[in-house]
Amino acid sequence: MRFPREFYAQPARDVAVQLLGARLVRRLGPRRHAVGRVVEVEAYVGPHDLACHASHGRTARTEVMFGPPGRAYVYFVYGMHHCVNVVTDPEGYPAAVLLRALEPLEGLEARTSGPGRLCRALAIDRSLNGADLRGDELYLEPGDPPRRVRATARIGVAYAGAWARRRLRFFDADSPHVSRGKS
DNA sequence: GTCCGGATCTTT
DNA sequence: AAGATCCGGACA
Repeated sequence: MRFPREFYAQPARDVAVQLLGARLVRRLGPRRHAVGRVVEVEAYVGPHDLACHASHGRTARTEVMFGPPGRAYVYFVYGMHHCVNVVTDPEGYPAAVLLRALEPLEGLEARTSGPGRLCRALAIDRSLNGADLRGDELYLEPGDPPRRVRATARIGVAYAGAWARRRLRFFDADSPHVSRGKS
């Protein structure tokens, strides 16, 4: 049972917290799929959030974030890694939730802690940018929510001034699969 | 067009 | 502590 469109239309922070425990399903072939439980996320809450890519305005890269909620925003960083986000908030308002770590559930051999590794393990690249997260290739459905949620500052956004200190990273406090991020 | 640095990960 | 390695955004 996939999350409905309205779920994603909520503010990024709320979607982030509620996504903890959700099942991320990736279809890799006719008979192959991989499933992981979301254990770590970060919210990028809007154009005024200096850590959010959309704070630089509407560009080819950030276009998807301005579109309807519930789609994948996939980008490429450091010349080697992909990161997946879930687009949130009403259409026209750019915000998203970065998926940072999964607990492997089905069909996953490689490690899935850290946004780059997560994408590699699930074969997520920019061909999935803009994909509907209620489609067949990649989707999210409700799962087991964590017993305890912890919030910290987001990883790798030191340049974002006061926004760097906001506690918009959320993770399952009891999961061993959370990335050990340096702030 | 050129330059800079990044929502990372692996190796030293 | 640094290297890999590409691309978006800023400025000219």
